[in-house]
Amino acid sequence: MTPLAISALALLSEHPMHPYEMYQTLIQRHEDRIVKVRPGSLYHTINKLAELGLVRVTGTEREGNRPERTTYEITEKGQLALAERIAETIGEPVYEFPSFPVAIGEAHNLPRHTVIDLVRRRLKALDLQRAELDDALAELGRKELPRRYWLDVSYLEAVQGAERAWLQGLLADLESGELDWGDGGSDPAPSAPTSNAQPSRAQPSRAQPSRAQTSHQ
Amino acid sequence: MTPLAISALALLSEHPMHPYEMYQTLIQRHEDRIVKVRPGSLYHTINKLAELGLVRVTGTEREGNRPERTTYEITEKGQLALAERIAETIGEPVYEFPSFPVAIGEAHNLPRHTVIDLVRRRLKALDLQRAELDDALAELGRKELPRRYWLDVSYLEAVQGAERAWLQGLLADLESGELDWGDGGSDPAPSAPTSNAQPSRAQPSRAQPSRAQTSHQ
DNA sequence: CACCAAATATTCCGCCCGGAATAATCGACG
DNA sequence: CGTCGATTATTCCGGGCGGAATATTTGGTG
Repeated sequence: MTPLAISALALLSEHPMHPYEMYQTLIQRHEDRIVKVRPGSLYHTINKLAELGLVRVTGTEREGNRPERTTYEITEKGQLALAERIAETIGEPVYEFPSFPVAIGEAHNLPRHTVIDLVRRRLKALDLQRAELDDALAELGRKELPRRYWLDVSYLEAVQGAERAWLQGLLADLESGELDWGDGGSDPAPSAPTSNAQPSRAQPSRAQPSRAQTSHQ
Repeated sequence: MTPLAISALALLSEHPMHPYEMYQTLIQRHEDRIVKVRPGSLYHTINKLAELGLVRVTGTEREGNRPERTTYEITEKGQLALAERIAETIGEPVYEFPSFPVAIGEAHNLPRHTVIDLVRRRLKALDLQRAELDDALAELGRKELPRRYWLDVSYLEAVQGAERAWLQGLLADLESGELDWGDGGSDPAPSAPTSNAQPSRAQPSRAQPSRAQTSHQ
């Protein structure tokens, strides 16, 4: 059950709708910033939910000569599945393999000055995004929409802030030469300065995962 | 070009290999924590890279009567594409629609006590993950592997830390009643206490995305 | 009032990815 | 020295998702 399925179920949990209305609603509420929503995928998703018995057709009407709209409603089973899926997604973290960590893990293939430039670019873009998030939050605050409805935005802002901070640290270390880059930047430069060979990663050897709870900021 | 394609190219940039050796190498280096790597996808990826002319077959040998191994090497074009793709991924942030924000955005569909429980669960799991990350970092430090080779782990730890902090804040506000949940928890409870209807999200109205750079911690 | 762009509402095709199947060989153990 | 399970190495098939196509209607503009 994909994120889009969750959103769709949640919408039907408000009141019965036809797929296109879901689409419009999601766009108009700017939920497309949180869930990836394509018309095609939406119809597929609804179909699958219907097969699973989580939603059911409540009628098909035709207005004028437009393509006929099929309206759906959520079922008992659907309500349960929705709650279940939300709970699962919150309760057990699942790593979803974003691509930035991969790229940053391979950044050593690029020369230092390039990476400095790229990190600067990313920071600039993130600053823009933050401005948009802030605007959204300000607007939400002005509407006095209760906070429980914009937890997602708040979360994104927090995580994004951490990324910016980390990038700033990286940038500083790259510029100061504090961070050894295998060039003549600083420190004991190894024998082969611009080698491509990557040493094999260490194996954490299944060590005891014990001291949780030690807050380190 | 997917993250796996980046990793594959990066491996071939070390030396020519057959797909299965890439697979082994990735596993043994624990890169499967950063990139999603399935045997099937790997072969598909290599094939596509070959079609694109980013890698080329360097030979096929057969040892004993095993299925014959096809060895690949990276091409000139491949080297360029690799650098280009890494740069792109670092330089321009792309939102990849993780599912947790969706779920947290729909958490208001669950009763407060359930959400409290779920957030506690997630925190516990994240603490375990942090322990593993710390172990990995400790091991890497012991091996004296230069920091530029584990930037990815460092990044993950930073972002994960922010998530934990945010969750702790949320948990506190849920427990204290500080956060209005539409139940009788606190504050001016609206007319329909356990309504399902979600108010439409505010529209940031394309506001001027201007003041970047205003550091607010 | 003619016409073109945008909105309405949905279907369809093709690619991509993951899980499972295949198939041979090596090592270990009795 | 037979055989069972793990390792080696790859292929294949099916489902899901995204982009584009389709077909009609509304609204705005000269």
